Amino acid sequence: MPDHRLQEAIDTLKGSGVRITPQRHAVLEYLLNSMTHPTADEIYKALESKFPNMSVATVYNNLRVFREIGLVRELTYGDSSSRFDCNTTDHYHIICESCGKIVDFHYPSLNEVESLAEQVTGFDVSHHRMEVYGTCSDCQKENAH
Amino acid sequence: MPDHRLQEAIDTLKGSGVRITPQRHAVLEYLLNSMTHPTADEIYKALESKFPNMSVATVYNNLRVFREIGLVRELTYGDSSSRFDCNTTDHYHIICESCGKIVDFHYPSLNEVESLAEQVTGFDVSHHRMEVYGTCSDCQKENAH
DNA sequence: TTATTACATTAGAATCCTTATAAATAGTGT
DNA sequence: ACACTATTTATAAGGATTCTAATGTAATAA
Repeated sequence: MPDHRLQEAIDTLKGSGVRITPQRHAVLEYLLNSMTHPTADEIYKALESKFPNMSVATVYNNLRVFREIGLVRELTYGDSSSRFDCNTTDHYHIICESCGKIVDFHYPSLNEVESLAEQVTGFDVSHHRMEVYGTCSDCQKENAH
Repeated sequence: MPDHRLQEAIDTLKGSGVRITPQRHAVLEYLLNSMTHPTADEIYKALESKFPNMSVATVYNNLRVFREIGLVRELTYGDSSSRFDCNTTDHYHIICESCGKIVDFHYPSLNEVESLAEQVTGFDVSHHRMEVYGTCSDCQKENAH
């Protein structure tokens, strides 16, 4: 569906001297089409049928390349494995403590916080991170039983 | 120093039917006194001299108990291991991307964000988390060379 | 006190996620 | 098509955390 996003991403990669291999293309395409925030292993399993010989290291390698170029963000939540998000527009996440679901939500970026932190601490601020935790409506219903 | 906090925590544990063993007491005390946000391994190493036979599993077990009771919060930053924080006072963290230093800073709690997220997503919000990342003044000087 | 029970600790193995290695493979620009 | 070099692959290695089974210890009841 977002063919233009895929093409843009490929152009960005090429512009940085990154080769477009079939595996790389597939990982990128999967990430762009997925609304969830998949783990490396989920991506690996999803592409297993298409690339039976692909190594899990390839998935990690490509995710690292995408992250370094700025195409994806790596999210480290409480659970064991990292999740990858290719939605680079400014948004935050709310995470269900019961089922682990991650939902996007938008909020004006907290620039004030960054500038205040900079003044108070003397840091040179690069970015910030914020998440909200709670129980999603599905799990609220579950728990009601 | 915060003997009352330690005593309160112990009372909370006892109230939940958790036994106070020497190792458990030591882990709890260390966490309450530490201004940094130690990893399990840091706690393990810090208590090594006092408890030469303590297993690293004991540290993990106790941290899990404390977390389940709500005495500490587990924080996962980008790096490999979790950090543990006695989540009592409201404050945020700013983290140096160069040396890993974690500095506290205060900011009015982002209640608006929580309530907006609640409305938009239908979650029942329990808490949020925010950190600012950047380069501390020491590392800025280093880099200037 | 003694026996019983349930909870804790220990040491080490096991597991999971991620990265490193080295050889083979395959894009890309010319 | 060639040469150059990035990439993939399979596997090993690494680190963090959890599991297991045996042992130890605190609380409780008889």
